[in-house]
Amino acid sequence: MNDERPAIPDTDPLTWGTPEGRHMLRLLWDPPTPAGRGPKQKLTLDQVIDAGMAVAAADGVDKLSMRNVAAHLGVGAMSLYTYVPGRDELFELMVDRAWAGRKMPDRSAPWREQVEFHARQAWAMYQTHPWLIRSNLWRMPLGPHVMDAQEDLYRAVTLTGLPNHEVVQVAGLVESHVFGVARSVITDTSVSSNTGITADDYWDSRSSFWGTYYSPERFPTMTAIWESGAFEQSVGDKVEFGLARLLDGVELLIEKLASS
Amino acid sequence: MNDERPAIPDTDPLTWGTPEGRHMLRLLWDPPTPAGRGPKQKLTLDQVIDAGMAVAAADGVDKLSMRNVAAHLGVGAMSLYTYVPGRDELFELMVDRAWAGRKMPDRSAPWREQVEFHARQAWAMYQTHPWLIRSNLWRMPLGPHVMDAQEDLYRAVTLTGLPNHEVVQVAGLVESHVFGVARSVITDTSVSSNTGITADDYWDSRSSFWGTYYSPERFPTMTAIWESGAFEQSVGDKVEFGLARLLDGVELLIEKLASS
DNA sequence: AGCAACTCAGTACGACGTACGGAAAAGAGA
DNA sequence: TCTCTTTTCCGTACGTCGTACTGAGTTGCT
Repeated sequence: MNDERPAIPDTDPLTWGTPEGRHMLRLLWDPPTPAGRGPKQKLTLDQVIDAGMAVAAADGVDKLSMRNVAAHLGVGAMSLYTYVPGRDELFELMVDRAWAGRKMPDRSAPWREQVEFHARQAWAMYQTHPWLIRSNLWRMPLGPHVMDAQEDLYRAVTLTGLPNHEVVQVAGLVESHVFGVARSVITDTSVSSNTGITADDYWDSRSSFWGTYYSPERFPTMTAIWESGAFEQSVGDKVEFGLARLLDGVELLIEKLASS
Repeated sequence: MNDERPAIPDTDPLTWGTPEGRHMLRLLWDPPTPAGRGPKQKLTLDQVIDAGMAVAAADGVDKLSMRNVAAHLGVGAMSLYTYVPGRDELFELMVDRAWAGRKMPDRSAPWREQVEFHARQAWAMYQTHPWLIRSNLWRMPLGPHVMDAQEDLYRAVTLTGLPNHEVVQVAGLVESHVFGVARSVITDTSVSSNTGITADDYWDSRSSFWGTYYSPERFPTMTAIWESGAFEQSVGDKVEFGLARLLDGVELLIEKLASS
């Protein structure tokens, strides 16, 4: 519990093992251990992470630069490096922090309700932190909050009685579905892209597209769907529909398993 | 058919309407129209796109810079801007080109086979061009090949007889599922991240994680799954399993619709 | 008091996208 | 053929980025 900080066995303290490795894990799992010898820190790790999330929320993830975060905190850019090994690592910490907001389902509920609860929590998370959809592209951080949520999702899916390898599949399917919907929704509505293309510009290009290049003969199905208005639907529906189809399929699998 | 090129009605030729708009659409949908008045071009648009794909394939999408692509072609960096409005636009052209490789299913097959065919084509596409998983983050280009594939997928799903808005959902579900699997697989296996972190380094950090921070008491389900070896499974299985569950759910929906 | 450890931050380097402008090449009209 | 206009190619340069290096100042331990 009260272990001394400086001792990292068998690693050169200069390079801290692989900085992306042990150092990062310590930041994710250990308390930040406020200070050792030198002057008091002006900030805390949490403040840095908060500032990063604030910048990402306000100006978009493309503006998440060390200089911007530092300016938001009123410190020099290089000072951040005493809290965080680098930009990517700061982002990983932000991701784990975002996952911290996910609530866990009631364990006494049937498995399907629990899994649906997880899916809706994931959906809420992507809505609260849209910059997250840029994250899973990089690797998933091995942070405690990410793993807690994942563990509980696996636990819920295990209630189905399916064999382990199918539990993994189903859990991945659920997360992936929510992520997919979030991705399509957010890239449609938000400004999109790092160049300053406003949503208006994008719509202009779309409309000139319909008049100039789109031909109903080439795209008959899309045309029919468009004219029926079926392309516009609430995003909540998108999540729920896919989830329902998916879990229907899982239930079918359970039945098949039970009757064999 | 043989319209003259220079006339872009009611737009200032200096800004070309919104360059991200009309100009981009022309590049995607029109032949590049080799030349007008000045000196012959050293390259073709196709060569530029090919070079971009070569760089992305060889060094990863993070190394896809104008300077790198230009160097790969033996020209100056700024020369590329006579072929392509900018980096993001080059990327969009690359995306549409990747979609061009997708084959269409046999229209006489049952709907489920046709949809499965589309899913497997998408999967093959992500394997051939792993840099694509970085793309859908930005917006989906309104390119002809993207739209052809999408149109045909919609057509196939329409064969289910489901109402239009559910056709849209199902099609999105299929694409999103394949993308999700591709994302998780590729970020696991490939080098990941723009900093030069090798897969070895990543594994080092993982192994030091298991020893230091992971506790089986906190993550009992994951531990059980891990020990059963169920975390390792072929990626092909991942695609097929989710697809089967998903389409089972869709079939159930069709039956419900038919019996009402 | 002296030393060692640590924080903060200025400067600088190499990469990036791309605006600008100039030199050279090619067709069009005289 | 001589010009004029258009277009290509590309060197230079600006602003941004991540971050290595360095050093000055601050704190606690001995």
